[in-house]
Order: sequence, then structure tokens, then C-alpha cells
Amino acid sequence: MITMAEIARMTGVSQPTVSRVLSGNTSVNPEVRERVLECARAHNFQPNALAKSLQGGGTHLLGVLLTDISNGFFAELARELEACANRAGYSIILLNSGRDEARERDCIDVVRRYRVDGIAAVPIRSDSSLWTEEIHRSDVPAVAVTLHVPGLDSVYVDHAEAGGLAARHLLKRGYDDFLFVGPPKDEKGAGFFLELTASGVPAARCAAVRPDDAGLCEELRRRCAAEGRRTGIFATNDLDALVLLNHLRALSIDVPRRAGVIGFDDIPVSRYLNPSLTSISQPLGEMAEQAVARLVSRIERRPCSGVLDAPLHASVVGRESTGAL
Amino acid sequence: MITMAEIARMTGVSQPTVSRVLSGNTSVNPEVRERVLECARAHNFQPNALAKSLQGGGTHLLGVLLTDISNGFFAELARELEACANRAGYSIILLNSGRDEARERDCIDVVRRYRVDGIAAVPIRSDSSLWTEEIHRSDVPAVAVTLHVPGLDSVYVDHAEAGGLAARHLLKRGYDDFLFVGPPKDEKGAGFFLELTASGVPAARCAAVRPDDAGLCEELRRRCAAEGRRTGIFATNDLDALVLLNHLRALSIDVPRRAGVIGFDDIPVSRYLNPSLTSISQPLGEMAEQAVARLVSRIERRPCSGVLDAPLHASVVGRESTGAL
DNA sequence: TTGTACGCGTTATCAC
DNA sequence: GTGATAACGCGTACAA
Repeated sequence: MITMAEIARMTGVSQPTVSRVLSGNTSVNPEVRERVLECARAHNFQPNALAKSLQGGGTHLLGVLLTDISNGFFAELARELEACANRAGYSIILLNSGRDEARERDCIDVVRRYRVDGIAAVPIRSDSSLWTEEIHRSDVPAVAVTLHVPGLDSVYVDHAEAGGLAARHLLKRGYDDFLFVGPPKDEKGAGFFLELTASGVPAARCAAVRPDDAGLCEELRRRCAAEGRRTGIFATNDLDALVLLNHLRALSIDVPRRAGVIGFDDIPVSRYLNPSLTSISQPLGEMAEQAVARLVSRIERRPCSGVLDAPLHASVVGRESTGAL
Repeated sequence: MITMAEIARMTGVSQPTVSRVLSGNTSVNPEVRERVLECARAHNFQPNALAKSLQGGGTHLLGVLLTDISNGFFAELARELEACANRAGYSIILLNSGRDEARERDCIDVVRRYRVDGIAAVPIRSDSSLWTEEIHRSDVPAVAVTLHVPGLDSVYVDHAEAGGLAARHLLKRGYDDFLFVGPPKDEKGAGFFLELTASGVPAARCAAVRPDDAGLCEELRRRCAAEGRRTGIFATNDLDALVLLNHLRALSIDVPRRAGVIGFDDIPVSRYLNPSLTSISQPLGEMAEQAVARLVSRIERRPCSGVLDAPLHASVVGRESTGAL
């Protein structure tokens, strides 16, 4: 690829003059200007952003660290982050950890080598001190997205509150027996049960099971066989909810009559499912916006009021799987 | 971030010695070695990949240019590309054009500024001479993925053949009236109709309509109302097929009895739909593998036998929407 | 084994 | 208005 020095040689001026012409800050002889511009255009010149960054202007690169972009929710998030970054004049380097914690730490080093100006990360876990330490040690402005990482700028929805929303929605739709399908010690699950308890649902009517639990189908069959009961199921994300709907179908359990299902993330396909899936929607665009805005503030060393910790609010999108459409 | 020069100063050696220690090629005094390594570790040193690239070793960055990563198919593709790139020692810069052709051309310049060693692109159209010219002018090894771009290394499945597969599948499942839902002049559509005609289906039993056509539902109603006929519908991608299934449901047209639907891309959710969606699957992993392999070959100036143009083969994944499960 | 000198492509700071 | 010159962080050739 052609460089400024070569253009200088070809047009008979000095390299700094070429720089002046192409950055357009200072004034140059209009005649020289034209000659240089034409030569640059003819040879499809593009300035070397890397060489620029050596002078200390920053790379205008943001590292986007994800668990797995093939999840529709993260794909949308990535698109929003890229769009926001773009508007702010940044491009993104994308890395997937594949939920491997060692690889997740490596990713930090990779983007550090490229001297990214900032990092937007969806951590695997919000309580991994190893990762949090590594991020702090990295000396690069970073913001956690979708999860609240203590001590780190975080943009996320209040998961406990969201769990409460799911509980209230299911109660309102007339369900009286409850199941949370997700990992143990999930904040969403905790908020779900807290709200149920507060609403007077007895503990015996509340249960939790992991999505990959071999006994999941057995559990579904048993609970939904209980005559006169309607089971409200809250899944930790829409992909798990999708699988759940298939299990229920295989078990001939009518949705939403005998069992209601509410997911989390509201991925784009959810509204097109059959039955369409009730889900909890996170404000993706707003999250991306806030994350990038905070990164840019840090990058430009604008005074920031402490660690960003302003939980956003999720909302229920009612559809057929809970009889809400 | 700390540099080799600073480590050199702190440990009382010269900068090249630090370089030698950290790259580990040449032998250095073990004592010095330890001192330098410890200092580097203590300050969390990472070499500046950009400064390295200035010497001409390349950036080890690949540009991945997509239309829209929020489409599950492209998200999966991006993940595979990232994984392959990683294995080959490359990281990726990801850009979405959002199907805007001007933006699509800008994307090329962006990655050029970052001196990516190669470009893997999913073009908006395979016949945009403006874009193809720009890619060639870019002077960066590039490969088109999923689409065949004449004159450019391309990794793709034979769309006409895939259309034929869809036709044969629908014929085999007993459908006798056919509709293609996709853009006009689509290769898949052409292959679809070619196979139908070859199989003796009269032209009157073949029709095409755009996915966003306002008269789509009317067309569905009319065709499926024809007594004694079963309509086989081929959608240009799974997302459109999803919408189609919803229209059919709204129209109370039984799938797969009165109408059969086959999509394209086999996105991950297709198998979980109700009815689960028959689709044409592209060998994603293989495509990513071949694309990156070809890029790396070009980057390393290995002799390549002309322009890569080896169409891969798609396959039908039969599911409930065509009564194949 | 180690230090000096230089170059990569660009911007910034000087003189002129 | 314009041309030297230095600087950024690193690798490499060469000298010691």
C-alpha cells in the first residue's frame, strides 16, 4: 500500500507536506494541494492508522469481548455496539471466549496487544475475581455489559427485578405452581422466588432445575400432571425457553393452558415461535449506547463520577406462551 | 502501557536486550533474563502489535465484513471465522454494512486503514461491480463468503444446485404446486424452477413472490385454497420462512398437510420451531475454514492456483414443516 | 552476550 | 507555505 513518503517523491514535495494536505489542518499551496490529492486518489491511499497511533493519538479501536456471538442476543448486542462505536469514530475487534475462562483472560491480552482504547465485555461470570483483577491490571478503560461486575463500570438490567417481573406476570396470568429453569444461584431466579414468596406462594409450589438436568423432562411431567394446577415456568434465557417449549410439546403438555413459559432476552425469533414466546426484554440499544458513551468518556479522560452502576430496567413482552396475546 | 524501553531503563539494560528476552530467540545472560522477565510480568507488559506491524511483519488482523450480524446465520459464520482466524494466529475486526452499499464500500477503507492482512466479506450483492472493483483496488487479499463473486476468491455453496435440492425434496414429499419466496433473479429460485420444470411441473404450477410483497398473504390464501393441491414453498432464508410459517398459521393453513415450507441457512433455532423447519444447510465450518485458509495462503504469498472457485454443497435437513420428521 | 544505529509511517515542532 | 528533524515502540543488522 502506498505511503505518504512515496506520494511525496512522486509529487516532488516533502512527506510532511503530504501529511498536511491529507489531514487538511494547515494551509498549503492550492496547486501543490491538487497535485498531492490527485496522486493520493489515483493510488487509493489510506493513512496507516497504526502508525498514527504510535504518536499517542490512540488506535480508535474498541475490544468487544463476548462469550458466544452465535447466541442471537449477543449478536444483536454486538451489532449495536458496533453501530455506537462507529458513530463515535471507533471500530471494533471482536473476540469470543466460548465460555472458557482461561481463554476469556487471554482475550484481554490480545486486545491489549492491539492497544485498543477501550474494552466492552460480556463476562462469563460476574464474580470471577481473576478476570476482574486482570481487567483492572490491563490499564485499559473497560465496561461490563449485561452483567454487574462489582468495582467495574457496568451497564446491565437489574436481574433480580427482572425475575420479579417474570413472577408477577405469571401470577397475573393465573399460574399457581412455579419452576425456574436456570443455573443455581442465578439472580434472576432469586428475584423470581422472592417475589413469589412475597405474594404468598408457598415454598412447596416453587422449584428450580438446571436447563441441562437429565431429570428436566421428568420434572415437567410430574408438575404438570398435578390436576387443577397450572405451572408457570421462567427460563433463564430464550434459547433454553425454546428447548423447553419443545419438551412440553413432546410431553403433550398444553401451552399456555397447563404450563406457561416466559423467557429472557427477547431474541428476535421469539415473536415468531409457535406459540410465540413471552419474554423479558433488555434495552439493547440503550445498553450499547451507555457502554460506548462511558468508554469514550474514560478514553477522553473526561471526569467521571466514580464507577458506573446504573441498572437499567427490563420489561415483559407478553405473547402466546403465557396466554398474553 | 509499559514499553520495552521503559523496562530496559528499569533493569539497566538496552531495549534490544529486552526484545531479545521477550521474544526468546537469541540467548541472553540468564541473570539478566530473569530480571527482565520479572519486570515485564510485574508491569503486565504486552508487546505493541501495531509497532511490530510497522516493520512489515503484517498486523495479523483480518477484516470481517458482514451485512448484518444479527442474522443468526451470519452470527454463526462470524464465530467460525473468528475461531479459524484464531487458530491461524489472527484476530478479527468486524464491520456490518447494514445492507447499505455506500457503507459497504466505506468498510473496505476502514479495514485498510488498520492494515488488515486479509478480508473475508459477505457482499450485499454478488454482482456489484463497484464493490468488486473497490476490493481489487484495495490491494488486500480478499475472499467472498457465501456468495460467488466473479473474479474473486469465493467460498460458497452452489445456490442453483441448492434450489434444485429444495425442489426435489418438495416433490418427494408430495407437493404439486410451488412458490418461491425471495427476491427476483435469485439463483436459488432459478435452480428451484429449473428442477421443477425438468421434473415436468407445468409453469402454471410455479410462482414467485417477494418476501416483503404486500400481496404475499393473499397469494398464500389463493394458492392453498385450491382443492386437491398441496403447495410447496421455498423461502430464500430461514428468517423469511419463519415469517411465512406465521402467516400460514394466521391463515389457518395446515403445515405440512396443505402447505410445506423449506427454508435456507438452517439457523440454529429452526430445529426448535413448531412445526420444526425443514431447511437447506450450508457447511458453515467448512466455509470458514476454506476462506481463512485461502486468505492465509495469499497473505503468506504461497502460490495459489488462480482464483478460488470451488462451490461447496448444501444439504437438506428434513423436519416437520415438510412432513419429513 | 550485549549495546548502537536504523527503519517502519505518521504527526508535531521547529526553523526558514 | 514548506522542508528538516525528532518521536512513537519494536525488530534487526552490525559492531563490540
